Amino acid sequence: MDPHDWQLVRSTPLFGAIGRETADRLLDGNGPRVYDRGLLLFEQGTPATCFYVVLDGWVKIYRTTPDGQETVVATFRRGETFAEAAIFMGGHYPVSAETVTVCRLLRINGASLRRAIHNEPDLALAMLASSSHHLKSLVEQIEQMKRMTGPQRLADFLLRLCSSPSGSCQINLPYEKALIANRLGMKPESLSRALAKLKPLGINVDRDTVNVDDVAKIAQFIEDTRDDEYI
Amino acid sequence: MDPHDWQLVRSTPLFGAIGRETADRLLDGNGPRVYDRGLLLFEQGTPATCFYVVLDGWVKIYRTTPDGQETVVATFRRGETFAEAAIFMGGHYPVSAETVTVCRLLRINGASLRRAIHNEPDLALAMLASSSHHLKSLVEQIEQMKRMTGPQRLADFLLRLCSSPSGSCQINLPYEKALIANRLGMKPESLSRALAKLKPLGINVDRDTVNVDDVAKIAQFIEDTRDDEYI
DNA sequence: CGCGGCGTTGATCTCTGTCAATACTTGTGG
DNA sequence: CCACAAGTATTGACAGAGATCAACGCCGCG
Repeated sequence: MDPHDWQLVRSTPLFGAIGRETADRLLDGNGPRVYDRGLLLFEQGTPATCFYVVLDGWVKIYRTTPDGQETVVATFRRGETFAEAAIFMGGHYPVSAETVTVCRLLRINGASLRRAIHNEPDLALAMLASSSHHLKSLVEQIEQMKRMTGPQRLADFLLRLCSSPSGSCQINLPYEKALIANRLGMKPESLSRALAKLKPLGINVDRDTVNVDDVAKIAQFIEDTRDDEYI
Repeated sequence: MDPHDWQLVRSTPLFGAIGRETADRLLDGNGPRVYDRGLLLFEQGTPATCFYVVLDGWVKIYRTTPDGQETVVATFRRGETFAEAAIFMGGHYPVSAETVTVCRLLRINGASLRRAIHNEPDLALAMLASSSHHLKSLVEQIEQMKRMTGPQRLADFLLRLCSSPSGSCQINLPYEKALIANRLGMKPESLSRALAKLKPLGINVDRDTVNVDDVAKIAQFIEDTRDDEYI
């Protein structure tokens, strides 16, 4: 593995605490691989054998209902791991995963992970930290879905893409708007309208480029539109 | 610990795989304790020291915003464990927990859990299974929030309270309707109306008692109201 | 008895989904 | 190079779901 990649891998909660040799044992000789866009990595209900580290690109995690509709549960980007919890759930992926851009991923075998845990209890703690991390972000998403309006969720989504916490910035939407909409629990049409509503706040969109005049203003908007109780 | 309690504890994903002596070591001499209703077990942002097993009663897990509003993320009942993931997240509870009925709970120390994991790798796997289990139910809740209407979510909620998968049955609402509404991501008024909408399906409510004429009919309703694509 | 908490009901409004029409982009093949 | 088709994004009109605000009923409790 490239030293540059290794540095990225080390930044994840899972690999942050373990040594290089353990990591190499986990990888089991499998280096990073490039995946095409729109590729199905694994499917809901199939045996959970591997989990992944994103080195580049974006991956979506989603559930499909019997009638074919899909609900995006999460998207992962450079420096994040996903599906590591599925390995321990009882054999089957509870979600599907698909690349939404061209990706470079590390694939890690679940069996060798289990083996490594037996030898190295610290790895188990790292795993637990990692899956707790995912748990927390799901909890946050639930809170968001329940308490924020569409435009607010969108503002929050954009905020997380901004590099600095204040000032102006230009960001690229990571993937299609339809996917962003699904991710945020709305329809593409609503996303368009939500974007229009954010325009007065100094957020201008052209294709997949977003110009934000003042990042702090977005954060402000998210707070302001809450129905304050003024206790 | 009472043998009856022990049997219940063993039914949880966490304790299912470990032996009695390990469990006793975890409990560290602390037996079940009775908690009053409306008691704050731990608060969002405070150091995460313990996790719990519900022996009787109901506990809610919620997040509060700076302005004091709370969003219920999950409720736990007899035979479930909660907050075990928080132990590994970096020291602080990401949510608050409060009893919503009189409860009997087991409290387990996070430090002794960490210690036990070092001695017994299988315990780590059990922990991972347990937290994966929670992860899955959060994913399911997100899917629910995004794709189901209020009445559907309510029907699903009631369905999970029914003991048998078909026939008629009588259930008791586990806690206040306002809390159920929050849990399902709606306002109390909407819950009332959702209940009214379920009446034609043979669901009658009197105070906190619900009579269901045909459980299968509810399951049917959840499926039917989906916007099928008829592929 | 009156009060307060909880739940229901009604009227109204806002938001979002739906359906349909219309750009705009991209890729393809003549 | 252009025409065309397919995919993607926006916009408008409309309907439905749910929030909000307000009023009222119910019940338990001092």
